[in-house]
Amino acid sequence: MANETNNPASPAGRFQELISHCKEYGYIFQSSEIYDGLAAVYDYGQNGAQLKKNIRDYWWKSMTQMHDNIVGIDAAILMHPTTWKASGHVDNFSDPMIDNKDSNKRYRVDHLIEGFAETLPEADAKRLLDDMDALLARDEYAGLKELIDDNKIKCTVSKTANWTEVRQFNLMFSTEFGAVASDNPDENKVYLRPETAQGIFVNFLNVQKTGRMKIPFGIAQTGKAFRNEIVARQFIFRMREFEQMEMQFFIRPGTQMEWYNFWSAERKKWHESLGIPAEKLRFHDHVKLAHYADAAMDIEFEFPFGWKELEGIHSRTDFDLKQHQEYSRKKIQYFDNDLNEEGKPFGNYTPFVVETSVGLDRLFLTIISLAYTEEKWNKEDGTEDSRVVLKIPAMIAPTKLAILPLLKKDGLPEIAKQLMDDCKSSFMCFYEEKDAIGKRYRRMDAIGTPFCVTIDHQTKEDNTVTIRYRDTMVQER
RNA sequence: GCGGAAGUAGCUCAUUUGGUAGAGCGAUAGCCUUCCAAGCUAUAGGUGGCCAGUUCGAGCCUGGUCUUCCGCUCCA
Repeated sequence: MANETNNPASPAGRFQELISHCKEYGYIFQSSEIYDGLAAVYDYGQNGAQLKKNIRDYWWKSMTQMHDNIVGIDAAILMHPTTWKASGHVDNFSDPMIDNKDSNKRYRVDHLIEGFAETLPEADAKRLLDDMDALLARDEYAGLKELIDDNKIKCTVSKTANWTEVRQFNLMFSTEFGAVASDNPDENKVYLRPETAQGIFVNFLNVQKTGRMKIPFGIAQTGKAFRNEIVARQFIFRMREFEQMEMQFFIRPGTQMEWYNFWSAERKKWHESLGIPAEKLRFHDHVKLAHYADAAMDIEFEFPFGWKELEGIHSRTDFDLKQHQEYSRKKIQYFDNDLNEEGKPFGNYTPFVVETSVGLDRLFLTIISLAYTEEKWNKEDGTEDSRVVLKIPAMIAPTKLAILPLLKKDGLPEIAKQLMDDCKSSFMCFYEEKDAIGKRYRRMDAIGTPFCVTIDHQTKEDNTVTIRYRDTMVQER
C-alpha cells in the first residue's frame, strides 16, 4: 500500500499522474506554492482558468439562455451576518467538539456530557449539567475539558478517557467588516459565504418583482464559497475556497417531488452532454436529510478515488424563505394568479424550492480525469511510440486550434500568422513554429487542443491546409 | 483530527556507515528537418520544503513545522 501511489497501474498512481500533469501543463497549481502552499487551496493556471471558464459558461448558457424562466444573478460573497443565523449555519457550526484518541470518535461536548449525566443520580446530573451550561455560556473550553476529566467520562466505543483538548469547529470563515477596529471582535464580524444559495434567497423578491417572474421560475448563480473544512483533501475535490454553480427553482407548494424528479433527470442528462459516460454517473439518495430538506440526492461520479458527489439536488421546501421572512420581518410571499381546480387563484404563499448545486471544481476534476489518457502503439519501423493526451470535449477545451507552419522559413510563418489573425477573434488559438511538427502535436495533445492546422508549401499554391485531429491523430487536407 | 507514506531541477528519479548534488525527459536560443516526441550545438534552472539541534562537517542523524497522497473519521 505504501507504494500504491507510485504505481501507475493503480487508480491512486493514475490520480497522482493526473495531478502532476495538471501542474506541468498549466492547469492547476498549489496556492502560494513558493511559500510551501496553503492547505487545500489551489490556483488555476493559464489552461485551467480557461477550461474552468468554459465549463462555467456552458452551464450558465444551459441554465439561463436555454430556459426562458431562469435568470442569473451575481450576489456578493459578503452578506449581512443575520443571513447565516437565518440559514442555520451559525447555530449548526459553533459547537465545541472533542475527540477520543483511541477510537478517533468525535463528540459534541454537550452531547458527551449529557449522555454521561443520564447515568448519574438526579442531583449529581443536575449539578453537572449546570456546570456545563455555565462553561458553555462563557466558551471556557479548558474548563469543559476539566469537567470531562474530573468525571472520568469515557468514550462509548473505546471505553477510554484518552481525550484531545476541547476545540471549537466553525466551518465558516470570518473576517472584520469595516476598517475601524472594535473592542468587541464579534461586533464587526462577517462571514465569507459557506454556500451561494442564500444570496439567491435574500434576492428572491428583488428578482421576482423586477423580472416580473411567474412561478415556476429559477434563479441561477455561479460563484465562490468558503468552508473551513476539518479535513480537506483529494486535490481540488474538497477545497476550502471553491466555486459553486447553482440554481434555485421556485415552485408551488405540493409540486416539489415533481420538480425534484424533473431536475435530477435534467441535470444528469446535462452532465452526459459534456461527454461524461452514463455508467460513470449515478444517483445517490440521502438517507439522513439536512434540516432544510424534505428530499435530497447526489449525482455521483466515479472519480479515480471512488464514487463521490458531483452535484446535489435538494428539495429545500419553504425553509429558507420562511427563515428569512422571520429574521428580516419582511413578508416574502408570491401571489399566484393561476387558477386552481376550483377556478380560483392559488393566491398568496411562500414558494417551495428545488435546488441544483454543482461544484465547478469537482466538475473540472471530472472532465480532466476522464480526459487524461496515456496511449502507446508501435510505429511502422517497430519502435514504440506514446503520448499523453487530454481528450477534453472540443466545446470546452481551453485552446481550440493550434496553427503550425511546417517549417519556419519559405514564407510559411507569414501565412500562418495571417491565419492566426483571422481566427483569434472567433475562438482561442495558439501559434507555434518551434521544433519538429510531431513534437508540437504532442504538446498540443498534452494540453488538450482538439485541432491543429499545418501550413506547408502546398498552402502557398492552392490555399489549403492540413487539419489534424487530436483524438484520432488523423490528418485531412 | 488519528494513523501510514512521502517531499532533492518544470516532470520522473539517483546520490547509503554524514565529506562542497547528478541523470533522463522537459525548457530556452540556434542549426538541421516537407506531417506525429526522444538528430546536433549551446544555455538556463536546485540555499536538498522550511526552522532548529547534534557534528569539524548534515540532502543523509534528531526534534519541530508546512505541504501532498493513502486508510479511518468528518462533510449542516
